[in-house]
Amino acid sequence: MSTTSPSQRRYEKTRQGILDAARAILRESGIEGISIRTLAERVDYSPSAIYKYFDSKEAILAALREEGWRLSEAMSAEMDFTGMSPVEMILAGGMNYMRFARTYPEYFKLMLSSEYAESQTMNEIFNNPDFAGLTPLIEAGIQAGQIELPEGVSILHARLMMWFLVHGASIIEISLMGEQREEFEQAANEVFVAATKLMAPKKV
Amino acid sequence: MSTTSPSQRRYEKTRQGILDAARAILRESGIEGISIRTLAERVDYSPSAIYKYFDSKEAILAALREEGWRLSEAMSAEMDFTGMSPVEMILAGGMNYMRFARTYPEYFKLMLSSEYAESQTMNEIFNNPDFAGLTPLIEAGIQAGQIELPEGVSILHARLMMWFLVHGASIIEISLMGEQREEFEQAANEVFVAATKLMAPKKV
DNA sequence: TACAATATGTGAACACCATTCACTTATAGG
DNA sequence: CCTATAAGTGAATGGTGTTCACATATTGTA
Repeated sequence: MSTTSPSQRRYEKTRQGILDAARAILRESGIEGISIRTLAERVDYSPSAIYKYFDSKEAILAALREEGWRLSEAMSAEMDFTGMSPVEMILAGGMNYMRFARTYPEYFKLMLSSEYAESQTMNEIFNNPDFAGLTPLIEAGIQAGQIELPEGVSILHARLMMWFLVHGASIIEISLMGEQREEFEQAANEVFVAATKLMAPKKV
Repeated sequence: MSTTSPSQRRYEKTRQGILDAARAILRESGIEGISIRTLAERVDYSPSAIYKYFDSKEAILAALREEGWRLSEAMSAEMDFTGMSPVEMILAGGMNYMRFARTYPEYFKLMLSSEYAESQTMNEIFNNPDFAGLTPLIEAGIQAGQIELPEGVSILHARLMMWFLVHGASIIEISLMGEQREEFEQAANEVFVAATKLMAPKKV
């Protein structure tokens, strides 16, 4: 027997229905396409009914944002690191970040673009699973002799550098028009590889 | 004797007045704060009168965007490169980019953020004097023995890397809350320095 | 089973937004 | 002076998020 009443389940179901519609609009017409009225029309409710399920439009966007984070985590979890060296893992992680951005650009904007994302704190960024996981990887890379950081360059610096690189590349790629995207995608990947090459110790 | 009639000069004056008001609102309340109504109220006109001077709100934003580009060019022109080595010049240029973003965050968003900028902008940046100027600087750095790019890393890669770095850092910085900004600013600068250090040849 | 309480849903309204258009008033040139 | 054009306006259109009084449906309980 379930601990929830039928009415509770119905409530949850329509709530999810609204979220489903919002997600569909997000995919079809982007963030700007989501309006309480279009949303209501889609789920056959009146606009005011939406407010029985969500406090505000922002609450709906927040739910989608959460979904986006879960989606990105799922994409990270899907990665198979077996047999990879630390540097290869770093590369795969960065590529994955950029891949998420180009696969779900609207989610990416919602989560991280300055207009739609909530103002993030430094801590949230630092504790981001993707990003925090870089530290042990860099350390392992140094241990394995794959990475050698010059004097004055800390692991934190290297970590931030990766973050800036993939984030900058992703943001730029998203705001590019279709034709140049593929070209750019290729270049962005190469640049990230180049960054790890720069961190490799020189064979003398 | 001027080639413009008094009425033309009046017209231009009120047009500039509208632009002045828009700029003031941009500074005070950001892009979202600019509405035809608030703008009209500020210049003591009716909202419909604005349309005698600008075709649309987008036209006003476009004018501000142009202003932003001129502003950034002016900031670049102010830089004094005398006595600097190629790498120092690259550093100064990158710092300047980030400095513009944090000095005029609203202009920066208007010019480069995916929601407000035209999607064509990124191409223009690529050909932008600031950014295109990186190529000869990197070449000079290599010539001077300050820069050594690993095999498979082209000058274009290095150039893109710089761009991604400063752009990513800037975007992240302007979406951060006030308190942590200074911390972040410091770190962002250090990361950019670190990037150039990675490009330096190892002294064996 | 009947009734009161609550959950669910709606229409109309408010206060915004960009934009258009018929209209008046002021200005300029012939 | 008189007409054509420029300058400016009020009202309206269709959009936005949100609120609120109201109606209806569904509960839990006496």
